[in-house]
Amino acid sequence: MAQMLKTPTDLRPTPTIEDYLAILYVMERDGDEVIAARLAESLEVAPPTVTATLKRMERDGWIAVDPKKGIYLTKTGCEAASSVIRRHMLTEWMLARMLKVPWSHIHSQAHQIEHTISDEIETQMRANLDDPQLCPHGNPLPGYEYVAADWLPLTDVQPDRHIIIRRIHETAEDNHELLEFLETNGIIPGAAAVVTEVLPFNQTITLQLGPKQVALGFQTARYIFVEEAA
Amino acid sequence: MAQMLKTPTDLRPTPTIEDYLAILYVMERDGDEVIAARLAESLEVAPPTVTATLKRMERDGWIAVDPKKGIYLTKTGCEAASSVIRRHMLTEWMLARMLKVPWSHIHSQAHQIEHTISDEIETQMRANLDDPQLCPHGNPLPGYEYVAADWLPLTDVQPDRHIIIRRIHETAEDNHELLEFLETNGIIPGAAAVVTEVLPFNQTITLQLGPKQVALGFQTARYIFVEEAA
DNA sequence: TAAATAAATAAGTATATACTAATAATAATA
DNA sequence: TATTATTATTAGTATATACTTATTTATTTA
Repeated sequence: MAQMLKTPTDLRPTPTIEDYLAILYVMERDGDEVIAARLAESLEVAPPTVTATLKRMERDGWIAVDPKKGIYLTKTGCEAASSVIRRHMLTEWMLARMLKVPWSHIHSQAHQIEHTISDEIETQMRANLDDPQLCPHGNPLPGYEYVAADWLPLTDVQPDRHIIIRRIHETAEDNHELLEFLETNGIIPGAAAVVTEVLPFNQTITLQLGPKQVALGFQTARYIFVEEAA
Repeated sequence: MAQMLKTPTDLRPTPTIEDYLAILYVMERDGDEVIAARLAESLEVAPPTVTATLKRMERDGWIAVDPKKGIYLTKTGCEAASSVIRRHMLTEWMLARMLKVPWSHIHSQAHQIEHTISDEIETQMRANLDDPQLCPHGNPLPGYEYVAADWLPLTDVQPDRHIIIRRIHETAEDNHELLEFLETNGIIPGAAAVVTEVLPFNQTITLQLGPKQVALGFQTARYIFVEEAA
């Protein structure tokens, strides 16, 4: 019965539109301005494609355009975005826990599957995966943003601090090589580390993880959120 | 490395073509003649859509047309069909076992998901689901047809015989109401029953399953395959 | 402010997938 | 055989999604 109140699978936006919605949701959540050229890069399509697709999205009520605020999600658009992001993250957990797919692979795999997960399957995933509040990369499910609110980007941490890796931001998840590098070096949520060196002139931050010493570029560090250990 | 020899996900046919391929595979396997009007019914599209799609499939080398044999799968087409059917069946097991989705729902859910399962996920499914030879409805995975070869359609069983339900044919799987009826009455692979009554003039076969008595129409019984108990 | 850079859009094209309405080709049956 | 029913196809249309090339509109920055 509760099922009936949810978005029926057949009223869902197309996979393409769901992809746009998810990116817009994250941009809005992070307070980033929506620039079509950025969308084109993220989605790996040509800029005119983005123009055309955004026009359809406006026509269909997923987004609205304000002279001041620019592009923003409507209520319907926000709900649809939350839905697909939730399905994505639950699928990631399913792949990781039930099918033992390596951490660095689950994001790209889930990106395909997410669009075909019905409300019924979503419900079953949630029930069988302990109703998670964070995805395997530490990003919050929609509605649980507060869980991640206090974590700091690694670029804000001082040398010698003891930290726990908490989150690899969505933006970094599309970089498969980077994910493999992070996984190989144990830089995944839950890992403990010490910031051993910060070299602004070199744009690097070095971490000590157990016996390993790993240098991260600032650009990478910006997308890694941590908690300072007590 | 073995992965490299498999069909890369990005060379796969579209979901639409995969649907056609799967139906054609089953028709060929069962020795049924391929009639476009039947395809249109199965796929719930208009006949001209089928004409156009089959033309594309021929152009792309999935099928070939012989004046005598009619439409048949090429080697490539047969492999692509096997692949999607395998992914479908593995997905069904995943939904049933890992996500505890009811038996009567798994087929339609898997039908969406199957197209987004990569070779890597397929491999993981197989490993984590004990490399099944049959789907949850008892239909054989491509290459395991021999496992189901000796089972009889229920229409061929004499009264008073003790049987074990082994298989609900693919053709019946698209009938959601029927699946729910069968599940409710325990008519699923592995169930034991006795044929209590066969009424050809009434087109019914009656089964005794434990305390329950269930009458099945001939049309249904044709798609239920059983093994006679010793 | 002018020049340079970046971003957005217009115009035209292509493909897969669907539809309807109308017709043609087969096959089945009275 | 003639009629009916089934099946297949042609023709024309629509939509979502992509592309390229060229142009326009902002922004920056020198």
